[in-house]
Amino acid sequence: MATIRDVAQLSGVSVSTVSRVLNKSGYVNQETELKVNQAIKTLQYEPSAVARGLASKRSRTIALILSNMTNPFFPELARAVEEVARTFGYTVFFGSSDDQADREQAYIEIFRQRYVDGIIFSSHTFGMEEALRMNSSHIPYIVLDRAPSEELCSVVRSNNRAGARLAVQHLLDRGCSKIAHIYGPQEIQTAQERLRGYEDTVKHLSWYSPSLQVPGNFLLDGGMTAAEQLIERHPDVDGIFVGNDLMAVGALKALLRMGIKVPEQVAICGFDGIQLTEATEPEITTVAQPIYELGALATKLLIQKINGEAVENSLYELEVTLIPRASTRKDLKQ
Amino acid sequence: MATIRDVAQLSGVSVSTVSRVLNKSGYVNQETELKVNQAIKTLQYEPSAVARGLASKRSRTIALILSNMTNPFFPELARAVEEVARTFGYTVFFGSSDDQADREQAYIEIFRQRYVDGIIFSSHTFGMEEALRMNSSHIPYIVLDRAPSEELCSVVRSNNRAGARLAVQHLLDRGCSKIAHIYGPQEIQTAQERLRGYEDTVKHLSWYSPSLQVPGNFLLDGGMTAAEQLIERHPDVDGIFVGNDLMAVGALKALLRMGIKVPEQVAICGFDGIQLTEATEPEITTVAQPIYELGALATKLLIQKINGEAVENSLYELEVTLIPRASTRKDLKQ
DNA sequence: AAGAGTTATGGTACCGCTACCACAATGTAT
DNA sequence: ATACATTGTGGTAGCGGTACCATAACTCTT
Repeated sequence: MATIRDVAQLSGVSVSTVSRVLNKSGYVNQETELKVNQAIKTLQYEPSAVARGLASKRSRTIALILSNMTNPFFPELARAVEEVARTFGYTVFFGSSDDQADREQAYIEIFRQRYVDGIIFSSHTFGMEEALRMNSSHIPYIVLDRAPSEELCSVVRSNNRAGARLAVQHLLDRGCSKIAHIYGPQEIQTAQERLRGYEDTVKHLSWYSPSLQVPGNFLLDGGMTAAEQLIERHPDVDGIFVGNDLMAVGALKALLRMGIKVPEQVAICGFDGIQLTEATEPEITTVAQPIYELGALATKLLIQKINGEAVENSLYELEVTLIPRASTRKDLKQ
Repeated sequence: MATIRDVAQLSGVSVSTVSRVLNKSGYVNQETELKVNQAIKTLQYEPSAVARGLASKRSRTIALILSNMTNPFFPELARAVEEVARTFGYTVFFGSSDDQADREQAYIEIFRQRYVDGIIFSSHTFGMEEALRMNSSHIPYIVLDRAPSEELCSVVRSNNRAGARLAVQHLLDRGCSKIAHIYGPQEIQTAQERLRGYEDTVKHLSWYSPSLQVPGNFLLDGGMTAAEQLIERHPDVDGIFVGNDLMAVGALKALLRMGIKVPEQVAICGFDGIQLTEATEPEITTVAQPIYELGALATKLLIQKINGEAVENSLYELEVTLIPRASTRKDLKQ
């Protein structure tokens, strides 16, 4: 492996000059630059990112810490982060915390030792204390989806409450006259917001009753159990807004098993916009989060912070879109 | 941030001694060690992984290059790699090539500049040339799932051919009397192997005809199209072995839309063992790859190579298991 | 008692860059 | 003519570790 000194020697200049060419910083004569680039090519010189990191204190890496990779919208998110990072010359470390605070903490430490320039958190464990600790560590970071506090840090997420309203309104428009909601764990803020959005729209309607709200765990089986429970409790329900897509798929599965026709008897609307909703028969109507955009925005904001461009701590809330599909297509089939 | 010199000063020893304590190498008196550890704690000293990397030429990082994160068994794989790497003290970089050779090449370069200790490839683009180039670069690496050449490098994958035989035999056992196969892109070796496994079992059977083999793209829509094509061509087919789970889900969807009952009229068996097969109604029988084990084994082998423990280049083929589910449950419903 | 091995510690030259300062040769406004 | 930017280049001290060598005290052979 050739070093910067080899390049300097071969091109007959000093290491300073080579460094300037490498970083396009300071003054360099065009001819000199040419000579240097020539030498770089003949020596197949590749600058050592490690040495650079040590000397400059910035590694041009960012880290992505997520709760769990089985989270089905992680791939899209990771893709966005990776792509944006790459175009800005950053490489991505990743770690999963499996929602264990100590694991998350351990990763933060590891990443600090590696001089990562910034961190994106997408993990339920990230709360106030973590935010405070991160703030004192001086490593720029962005929190995705989960929001500890808008004042302490920058948060990127989608407008869950408005999305929930969208979903419920859609079900109403499709003629549903008794709409239930399967909600996610209330420790998770997004689940809370979605529940509120549901309440916003239905609480003043004549048929509304709190017993139309059934808890679920944001997983497939939770959706199934909740749907069964719900049908037992309210056999006349004709629309369900499910708190996330995974549970929506579960609910659909449970309904089909019970011999209930979707959408003819019960319409279903999910939330997230993951691919899975297209895999079922019927396909499931969902409120799609702009997952890629969330990841891309988070990464861009992070890089801005890294570059010292003042990015005030605030909430960046992206809009969601309803994707109507067969699971709510009452108008087609009678 | 405290440095090793600060620790040395506070504990009244030389940096060499601190380094020895840090790395548990060489002789250190117990009392000295205690003093040093004390100083480390009071200073909240964290060794710089970057400086270590520069001085020692090993970064304790490995990289995972994959074709595409939307590949549904990537999460499980990544989880395995991350977990095993973590327990051995390694941190994971990741990059996706989207099956573009130049992107893959670019990543290899980036990772070399970052002194990664080893690379795991799980990308279709990785062929003979890449293997040769990697061999001359002296960076240890493992190829997952795709196999350029068993002699040139270490390959970890599952026994696709045997798995295919398992699937077809299962369909036969369930009473299917005309079994088709939807196969994946033949550039991909695993798709080839699975097709061969199918042929192994059926080619000598009376009903067999090459037109029972229908091409697909390994994606959901490809499975749908292929299933439609197949039913048109052979309306009397009563079993389909689909080359991967994604296409199996697509095939199921298409059959249900055509009003064909699964498994009553047509049984379906997929391949891969991804979660998605549990999301459908009916759930899909599949040949499960030991995805976690594949990732874990690859990582362990890689770390062995990094440590210089002679690992001969060879093929590590893991066994697959059939998971019988409702989509082939002929015996239950008539 | 000399030589060799074990235990314990210190000194320091790197690793391959960047960042800062010094210096010189120009142009150019006063 | 003087002062002062602008352009171009070189020298070198770090960055924070590791790895090798030197040194010394002590124990054990022979």
